[in-house]
Amino acid sequence: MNAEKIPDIIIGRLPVYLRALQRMADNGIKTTSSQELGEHVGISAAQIRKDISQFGEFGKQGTGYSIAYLLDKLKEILKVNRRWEVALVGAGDMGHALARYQGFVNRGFQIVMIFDNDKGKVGQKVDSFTIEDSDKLVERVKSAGIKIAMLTVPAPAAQSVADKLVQAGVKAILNYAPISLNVPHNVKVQYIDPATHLQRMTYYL
Amino acid sequence: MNAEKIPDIIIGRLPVYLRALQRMADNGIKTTSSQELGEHVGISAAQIRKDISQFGEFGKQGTGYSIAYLLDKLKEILKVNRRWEVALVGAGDMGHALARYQGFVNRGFQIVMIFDNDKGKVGQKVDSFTIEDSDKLVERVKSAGIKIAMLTVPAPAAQSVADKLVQAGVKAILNYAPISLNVPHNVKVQYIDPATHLQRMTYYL
DNA sequence: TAGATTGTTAATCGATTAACAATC
DNA sequence: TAGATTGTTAATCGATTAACAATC
Repeated sequence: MNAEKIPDIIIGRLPVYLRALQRMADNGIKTTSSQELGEHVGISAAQIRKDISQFGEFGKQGTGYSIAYLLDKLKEILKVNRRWEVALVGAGDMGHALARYQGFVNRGFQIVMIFDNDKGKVGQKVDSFTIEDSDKLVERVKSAGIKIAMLTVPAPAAQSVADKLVQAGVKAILNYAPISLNVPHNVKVQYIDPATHLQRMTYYL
Repeated sequence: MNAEKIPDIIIGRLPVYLRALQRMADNGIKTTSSQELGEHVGISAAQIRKDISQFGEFGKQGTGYSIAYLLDKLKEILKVNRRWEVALVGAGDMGHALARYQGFVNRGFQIVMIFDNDKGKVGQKVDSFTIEDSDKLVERVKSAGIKIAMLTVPAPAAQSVADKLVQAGVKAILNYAPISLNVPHNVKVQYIDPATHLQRMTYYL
């Protein structure tokens, strides 16, 4: 592993490589090349080689990359060769959909708590989870040592919930609320806002 | 409007500006500066001025930007000063959540059709929509002239649905399936994969 | 061995920032 | 007028691509 700082734009591509490689592995493929992987994910072979080589020499001249080995290495680099516990805040439609989503567990994540500030929802079940009161969020998240949260509350509530998550020690927030969050710079935020994503494409129509 | 090609990375920031400006407008604010807007969205003032100036001179020295005017211009540039009809494919949990999502209409989008390939779901209602058979997708989407689709089917089905959407004339796909899609280069794809977004942050934990 | 493909260097290309004249 | 802030230029910084020696 290289000690120099890796650009965030490279880190952002690794999960895409990981996903494609996992798919190949599931299909029984053992080996791939930067060329082939590049065609799958729409990125140049040169860039893929350059990205991967930031972290070590994982390939072999002439034959390419062992998929199983590269998967292991990428999971290790991204720290997803373990199970991260995740708190979900906001038990609306989107929160319910995420709580039931089957795709997290084999990619390194598990939702373990769900919060909502609606007293009418508190105590209700979502799958196997009981919705907890947002008033308990800081205490519960902090004592469980949870570092990752998903935010599916309405926009007007998002900043104050984010503040509580930060206070509870959360360092990574996946934000579904359509608003830019203000957090300390040692806390990462990723934004998922379908309307924003759509608006990014209409320009070209 | 400038005739030169605008970099996609700039286009990608415009919806973020738009969202922040709309929020300011909703709060009754009339005017802002590149400095202030930058603090809201976490982007430097210089970059915001440069981005906006690609499309015209929308500000005033000394006073900044009229929010209402800049909103109008950004909506016009992004072509969201109208209502785009959207087809949704995949009536699972995520599809249901999107079908009920209130945030599309005032940002330029309206879901008008929902498809699923499960004959058991076809004919059922989601809100005011009746789920239609995926077999009818190409015909229905094409004849309605729909250019935008959201994809919430399982990963193994995503590529073949994308192919049908392309065949039906769709030019923009918001893909929730955790897989890279292969489409002609005149078709845009945006990816929303929560696990990928989370994995992009765990590196820093 | 011959063919294929990596890892890396240097060149190119593109994006961001700093600075400031113009001007409201 | 004095202060503030734009739009734009030039400088800097960073990312991507092309090319190829090394080597499996």
